[in-house]
Amino acid sequence: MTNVMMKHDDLYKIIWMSRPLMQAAETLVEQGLQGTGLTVRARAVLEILLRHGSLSVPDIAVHLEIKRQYVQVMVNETLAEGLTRKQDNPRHRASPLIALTGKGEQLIARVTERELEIVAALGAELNPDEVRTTLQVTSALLQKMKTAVKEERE
Amino acid sequence: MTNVMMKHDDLYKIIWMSRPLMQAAETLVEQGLQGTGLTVRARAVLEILLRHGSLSVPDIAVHLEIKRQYVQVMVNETLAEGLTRKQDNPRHRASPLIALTGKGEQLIARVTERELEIVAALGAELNPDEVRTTLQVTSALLQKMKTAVKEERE
DNA sequence: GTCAGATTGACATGTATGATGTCAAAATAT
DNA sequence: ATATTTTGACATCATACATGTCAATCTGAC
Repeated sequence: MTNVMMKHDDLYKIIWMSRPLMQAAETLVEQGLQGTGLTVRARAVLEILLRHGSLSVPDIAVHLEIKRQYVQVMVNETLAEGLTRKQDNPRHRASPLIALTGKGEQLIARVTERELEIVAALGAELNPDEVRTTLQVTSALLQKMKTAVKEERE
Repeated sequence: MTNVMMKHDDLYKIIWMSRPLMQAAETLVEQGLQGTGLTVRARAVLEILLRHGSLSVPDIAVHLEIKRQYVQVMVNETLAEGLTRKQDNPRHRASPLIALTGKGEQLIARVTERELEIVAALGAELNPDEVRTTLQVTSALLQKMKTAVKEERE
């Protein structure tokens, strides 16, 4: 078998591994959320706000790549629990910025810290250079797949 | 920043990339299925049968890691369309083996061949050694995550 | 400034992919 | 032989979104 054929086979396996990988990851996240009262979707909102600062609902939807209508539901949950609050939006008076409250910020900071610890444990035996290579390859692959999807749609 | 911290950060990114990766992959698969009349779930059943030969419904469920009740629905679809047929199961008379028909085998062979072509195009610029490394790292990561999930449950 | 078109929150409804529960028939284990 | 398990079949539920619509508000071109 040629090297090139093996590469395609490897790529095929990598692609089909993305689903079990994601499922395992999300199950781990769920377990990490036990006791925090957070849902996975609330966690997603808080993390975006932690990383990017205050954003409007449509902005969050762009980051999460899901529809604003669904983000609205998620955000309303976090507002109800006092994890976020509305701020005036200078760019659009009817669309407030959603900001983390102190409570929300502490919570999401604790959660992501804990997740990083778990990741550290998972990666204990992995070679840093190989991990770096993996990140580069999967990033490139994702880019190419997104482009391919767009092209087919035209 | 130390090498080790960078590794954890890379790993974290890889893990969170699994969802967009999977979504892009599944969108591509859907596009490849256009015109075949196949649904994504019917395709999954046919592919398992192509790779592992005739299997009972519960066997397929083990491979797909979903509940047998749902697999039953998927299999019934493929039976109705003449893509699979029931065979006597020597190990369990009430649970027939599901086998590909000629029609089903041709169809799934064509579909997977086409998918491999798309993968080949995607991977054109990727280094085979790096792809190999990526497969090894993601496989190891998946293993570790599954183990971690099990351990937390105990 | 005004008016057409876009953006937004809110709400209702639809859909895909499963999980879960239950039952009766059949098979298997003891 | 009988207790236990497996299986197909069917019904119900849950989650994670997408889609459609409306009224309010905003923006941009004139």
